[in-house]
Amino acid sequence: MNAICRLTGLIALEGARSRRPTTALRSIPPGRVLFHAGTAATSMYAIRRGTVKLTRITADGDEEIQSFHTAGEVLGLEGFGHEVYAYDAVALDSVQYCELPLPKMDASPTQAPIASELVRLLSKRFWRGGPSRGSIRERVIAFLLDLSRRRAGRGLDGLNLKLAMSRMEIANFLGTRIETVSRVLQQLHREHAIQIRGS
Amino acid sequence: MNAICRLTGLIALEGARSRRPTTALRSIPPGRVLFHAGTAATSMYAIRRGTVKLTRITADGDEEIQSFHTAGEVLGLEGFGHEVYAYDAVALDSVQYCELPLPKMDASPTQAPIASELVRLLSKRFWRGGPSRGSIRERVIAFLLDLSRRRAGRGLDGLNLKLAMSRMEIANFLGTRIETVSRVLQQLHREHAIQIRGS
DNA sequence: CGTTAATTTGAAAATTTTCAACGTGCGTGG
DNA sequence: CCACGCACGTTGAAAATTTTCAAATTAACG
Repeated sequence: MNAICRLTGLIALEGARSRRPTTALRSIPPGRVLFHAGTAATSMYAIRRGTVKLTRITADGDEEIQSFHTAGEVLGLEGFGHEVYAYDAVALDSVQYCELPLPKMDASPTQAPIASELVRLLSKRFWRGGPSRGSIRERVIAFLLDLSRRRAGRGLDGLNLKLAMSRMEIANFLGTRIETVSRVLQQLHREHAIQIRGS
Repeated sequence: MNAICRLTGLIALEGARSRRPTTALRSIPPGRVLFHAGTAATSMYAIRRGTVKLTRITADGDEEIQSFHTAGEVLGLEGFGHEVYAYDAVALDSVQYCELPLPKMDASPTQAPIASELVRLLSKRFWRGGPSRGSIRERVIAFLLDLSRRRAGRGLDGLNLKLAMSRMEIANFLGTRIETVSRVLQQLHREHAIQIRGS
């Protein structure tokens, strides 16, 4: 959250200077959209609570989930280079977030610190890859471990995950089928590698 | 190349101010490394000619190819947030590139345009995903189409590809086996969807 | 409760991997 | 120049994984 706080502060400063609204805390129910692919990228979105999926419709018309995000992550940065968002951002559960107006990157000196911070945030993404390769079993395990580590990284209990996404969405993300995900999960359960409670 | 030229110019300017070496055109043979994962990220690399793979060694000790890059692309930007490179950059053939010293992002006003340009470059990456999902056949096709489109995008003939990477490297990138890649390629060849010449 | 959506499970079909063999091009040393 | 070894690519066939299709269970919700 550190980087976001810095960034928020910087943008607030800039906003004050240019009389643009700075930030707003919002809350939306599951299924609702934070921003749509292709629409003008005017803000970035800092998640405070809940889980968001980034998703897009492929050329053949089906959904392709690109990533999942939770508290502490900032979405919508891809809009910079292209002026529009690259993905739909959809709330998977009840999501609380801050909308931070994207400063126009017009290379004015006052924005140097903002740009610098953005570069830092953007480049972080390259370190967290997409779904892993290998067998589906390995992909599912890597998926769970990633969720766990990200949770632990924020000081929470990484051993107790509440999956905000459906099997369908996990399968889509991992590039496999819902039945296969289910089977692997149950398999891991039987091996006592994990424990499944409720849905 | 437009963005790079702008960027190069900007960095040169900055370099003149701070008396740091600005840029250097280099050339390396296949197999040689532009930069190593984990080492201090001091420069970014603009490819002028040839093909480079970004690759890393996974926890279990095997190679994982993250992407392929050709003329007009800039590598090493991920170093910003972490001070070190995230991947090994390895030349697949004879590669010509420019090394551009990464300005320390210290938020000084003179660097605002540079940062702005970097943000633009970085965010572009989110629009070009990793390997596609679906069957291997689809992945191979998507891989070839991507190469073709990237070539065409630079004004070259997109119908005539010279694959700088081995079957092994394609397989690794697509998350499959060398034999499977070979079979799909031959299959496409038999269907007259593509034509394979030489190695 | 009753109805619907989501998940699990089973078994056959399809895809992909594995293992083994074969071919080809290329450079080295004889 | 030729033979040899070696890396790379191709091909075949059996084994393993994954998908598909169908049905059974379970969870969610009014």
